[in-house]
Amino acid sequence: MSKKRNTTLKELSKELSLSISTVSRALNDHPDISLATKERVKKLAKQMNYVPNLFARGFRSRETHILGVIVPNISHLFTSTIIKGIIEEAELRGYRVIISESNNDDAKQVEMLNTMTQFGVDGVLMSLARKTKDVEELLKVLNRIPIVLFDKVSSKIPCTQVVINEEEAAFNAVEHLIELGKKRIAIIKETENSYNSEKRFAGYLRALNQYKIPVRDKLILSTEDISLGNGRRLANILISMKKRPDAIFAITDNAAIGAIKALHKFKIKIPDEIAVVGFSNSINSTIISPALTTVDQPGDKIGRTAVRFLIQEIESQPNEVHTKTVEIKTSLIVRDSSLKA
Amino acid sequence: MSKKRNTTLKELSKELSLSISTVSRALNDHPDISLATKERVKKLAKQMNYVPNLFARGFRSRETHILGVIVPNISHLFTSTIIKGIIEEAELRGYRVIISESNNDDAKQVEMLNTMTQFGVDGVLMSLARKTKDVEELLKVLNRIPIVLFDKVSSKIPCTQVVINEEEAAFNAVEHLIELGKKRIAIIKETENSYNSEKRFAGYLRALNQYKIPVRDKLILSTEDISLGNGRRLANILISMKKRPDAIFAITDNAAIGAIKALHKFKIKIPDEIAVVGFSNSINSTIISPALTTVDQPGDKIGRTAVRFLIQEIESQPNEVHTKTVEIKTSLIVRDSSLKA
DNA sequence: AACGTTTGCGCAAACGTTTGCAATTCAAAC
DNA sequence: GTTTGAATTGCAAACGTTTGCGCAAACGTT
Repeated sequence: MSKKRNTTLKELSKELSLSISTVSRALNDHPDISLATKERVKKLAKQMNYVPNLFARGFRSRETHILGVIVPNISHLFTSTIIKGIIEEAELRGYRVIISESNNDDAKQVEMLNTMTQFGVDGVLMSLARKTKDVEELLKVLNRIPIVLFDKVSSKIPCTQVVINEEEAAFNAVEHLIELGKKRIAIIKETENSYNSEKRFAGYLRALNQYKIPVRDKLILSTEDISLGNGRRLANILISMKKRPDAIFAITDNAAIGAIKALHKFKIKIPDEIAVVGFSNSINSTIISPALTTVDQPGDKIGRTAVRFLIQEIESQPNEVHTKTVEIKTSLIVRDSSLKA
Repeated sequence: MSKKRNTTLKELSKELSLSISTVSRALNDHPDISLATKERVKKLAKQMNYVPNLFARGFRSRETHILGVIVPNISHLFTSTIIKGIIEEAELRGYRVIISESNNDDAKQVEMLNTMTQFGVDGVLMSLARKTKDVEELLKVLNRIPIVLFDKVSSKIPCTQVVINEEEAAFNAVEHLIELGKKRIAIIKETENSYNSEKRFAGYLRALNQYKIPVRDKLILSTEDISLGNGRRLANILISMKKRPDAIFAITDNAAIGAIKALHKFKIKIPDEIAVVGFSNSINSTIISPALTTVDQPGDKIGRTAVRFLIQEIESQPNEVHTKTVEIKTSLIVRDSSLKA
């Protein structure tokens, strides 16, 4: 099925007995063109259903008005919420969005980035693959087009980064548990020193320190893959201790839900015996019972903010360097899993 | 930040003392070019990091190798899973994907479609907005570029459609309830005569008829927006009946979960007093307790299949008409919400 | 009346690629 | 020695748009 050709400037110009350039300028509201001509041109353009060939335009001006997005996995609610924000904000500003997945694969991530630049995107929004070691390659691309990182970021990459206030959010979550009277607060985090996990762990430590609660190594559990299954597994370890914790702060809703499932199995009362707090405010957190206390991350806002900064860079002067880190505020949603009866 | 220019054919040709056309043909493995030249060219191309300017190419050949995707809402798990499949299959075949959301807005949907064609996409994959009345406009576009519908489709639009075997899936779900010994099976469906809802309702009716179970109007409940909240609301109505149903088939996991929450509140035993079956196999269905019996829709496969058909149309002869409807098989996942103790 | 200025428009080049056709070379065939 | 034909390669046009520059006419100023 071949595409029908669209009306072109040439056809319009022939019809109007004007030059192509005049028609082009008329449509672009160039000051050199008289009002009368502009109106004549625009009228016919509408009538003949003229639409500029964006390829020809982008080809010439070297601007595609396309943004590239690379995420580890699009089908995580948080990710797709961010993407929703990205798409909306981009369209609002006249940009389209091309999306790719890295599947947490370092090599693929670089490949995507390359084909995107080859494709001519004006800029790239990216959430890094879990273990991104090959920063070298990323830096190469960075010299060619603007990049903004969001969510999964890295301090090794000098560019604008949009994140949530991970540390503070974690601090607030743990503080909330402390205010509940909990003293033995366990944490379930990631083994990998991912940006997010590190920050949240730092928040956990700061809260304990600030409230003079001893940090117990036994209560600090890590897992490679912070999933529901592993949350359950680690919770089982906690449950089997001679002296159980009285609260669990899981770095992820899924892990928290896994923990709740484990606690259920042992008929441990939530939150009286052990309170649970997660992180993300995924839909699941309201499905599980008891409903999970968690940190709400405004994905939509993250996406929109990232787009705004990216476009700003795209439209700014050539060799400016942008390395701002923007923190989006989160809020703690308190639900039954940490509510005094 | 301006983009650095890429190496062009001209530069290569100058370096090699060859003509641009020879270089172009050498890179494209044209039979006219000698092996020796090809190798020389390719070597330098790699060395100089040459990448073809896709815009110039697309501009000339009128092929962009971009597919457009329009969905009502990207941040539904089922949708993002389909999109995951779409992206993967498309990339496998050398296409990129541009995504837009219609937000279930009829007008916006048409607008998106138009800007996408204006943009020069080679084809469009689309899941229709909830109430798509303005079929006229869609048909216009249909004449210009290939479109494949998926998930939310409409028989009024003559094009290839990829759907799940809605009717059969619903039949199987209800049959399963019947085999469990249930006789008074309620259904929670959509008011809107959406394609999906209608088909599932048809499956429900066929199952009852086939097993000679009377269809009771009172047990057929509809809602405009098939959400968790409305599932709960309608379940409350069912619960308040003098003669309660002994099973609920909700057309959506969310509604089913709402129903389960309602049943919980009244301490009704699931599945002994009332069994519940949903539709989608969303993550939530394993989070809720009891775990929800539901229909698994292979989103990934739907996406991949849709892409395959679309590309086939794109690459086929101009005026062929494609109106095939492809059904993707689903499977019933039986969990505790309909399991005999 | 002569000159500068503004207004409105057209010419033509440029962006990087592909491709039909012409041109060249060279060897084999006559 | 000329012709033929295959094998390589180059020329140039085309795709649709934007834009610097030039040009003519109209206008305003001395």
